[in-house]
Amino acid sequence: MDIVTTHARRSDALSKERIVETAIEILDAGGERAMTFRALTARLATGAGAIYWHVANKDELLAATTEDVITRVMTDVPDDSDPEEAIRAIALGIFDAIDAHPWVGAQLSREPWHSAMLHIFEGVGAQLQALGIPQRAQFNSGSALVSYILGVAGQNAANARLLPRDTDRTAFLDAVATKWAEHDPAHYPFTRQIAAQLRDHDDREQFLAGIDLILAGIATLR
Amino acid sequence: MDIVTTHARRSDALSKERIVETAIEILDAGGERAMTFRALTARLATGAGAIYWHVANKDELLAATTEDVITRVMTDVPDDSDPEEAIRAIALGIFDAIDAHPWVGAQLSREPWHSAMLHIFEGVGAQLQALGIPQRAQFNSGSALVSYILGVAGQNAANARLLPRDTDRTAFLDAVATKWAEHDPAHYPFTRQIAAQLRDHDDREQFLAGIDLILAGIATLR
DNA sequence: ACCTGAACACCGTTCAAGT
DNA sequence: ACCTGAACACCGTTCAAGT
Repeated sequence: MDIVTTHARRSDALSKERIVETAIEILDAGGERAMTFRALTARLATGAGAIYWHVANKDELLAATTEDVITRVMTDVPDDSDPEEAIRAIALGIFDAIDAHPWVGAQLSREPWHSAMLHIFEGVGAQLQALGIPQRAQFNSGSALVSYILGVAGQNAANARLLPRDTDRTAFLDAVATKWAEHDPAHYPFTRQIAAQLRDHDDREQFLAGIDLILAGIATLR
Repeated sequence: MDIVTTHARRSDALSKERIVETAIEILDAGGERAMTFRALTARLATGAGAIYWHVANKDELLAATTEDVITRVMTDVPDDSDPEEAIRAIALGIFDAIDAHPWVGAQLSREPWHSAMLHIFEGVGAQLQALGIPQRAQFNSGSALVSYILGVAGQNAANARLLPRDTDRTAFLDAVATKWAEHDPAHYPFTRQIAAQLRDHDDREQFLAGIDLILAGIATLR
């Protein structure tokens, strides 16, 4: 289509892109519960049918928003010559994206073999090849890394959902730690003991520690 | 309350237990979408208010169903004298439970630091202590194992949701593999190459391989 | 104390009708 | 081709009223 010869289009013309963009704004501002078709139509000043013209249904729309965020992460991840370092960078990129958009975490762990996950899988896999992991072990290794990342993603999303809008993090961890410590010591000795460490642990660091554990395990296969 | 002196109660008297039990039946039979309060009231021959008398809301009910399934898993897991073997047994127990009740996978990865997850965390943690992992490393190690388990759980649930009721597994994997192979080879070399292995891989084996990778990483810390 | 069920305030999705 | 918006068939949750 020739931009020069076409009439100037309404700057707010509807498109899947613009719908996805708006959906992301709503999700960021109000979370998953706020992202309804009514909120979308209000914000886009249109009818429900207009959105369905560009998007099959809500699931597809949510998948597209997730894909959008993850694509950006995978594009922005700095290229590192050290494959292990590159895997850490991918993982941290996703972690930070979910920190900024908690709903992505929930969406990632709801989606199956699709789009967004494949992006991650592909990024990790390339580094596994560079690491010299034997062919037969690459599938299991990549799958383990991705599953772990998705697991943490889901947890982070769940925590964000639980948190009353911008709670103080220290206060939150304190509350959780107190709850953990309340459990019957006879049945929960480990949890009780760990409760103390919960208060001043760093989610991001712990996430990376997990990645490193898996990488150490993978190194074993070489 | 004295059972002898009280009048015989209706055998179908309502209780949280019975509500949870019925909810599980509905979830098993029809999946998460089928588990509505209307389905529950119909099955229990009661009104919505009666259920709310025993349960705060749907989230609490779903958490209770998950807790119920996981508690059973953790109770049934055979005690093994080898801590690594015990961790494998816990992980496989959860895997099989989610295979039987796919909705548990979705629920687990939606819930935060709560109940069901703590059960798993505690079970794994005890074995980490038995393994002789230093105190400071136990938290990260346990958290990595649990995150990985939850990640796989979520994926399995997502796959089950995708699957048209009792699809042939081979046909399903074939379809996924074909889709993977369709991706642009320039952008998805790894995925394309792995597509072949997808067809005859075993989810359960792959899950266990991931656990072993993490265990191998943890062994490094000793 | 426990249960009933109509009513409320929402949803996602469809579809005849418009331009 | 693309958009409008009323209508449909659902939801979870509440609450006055019953026993």
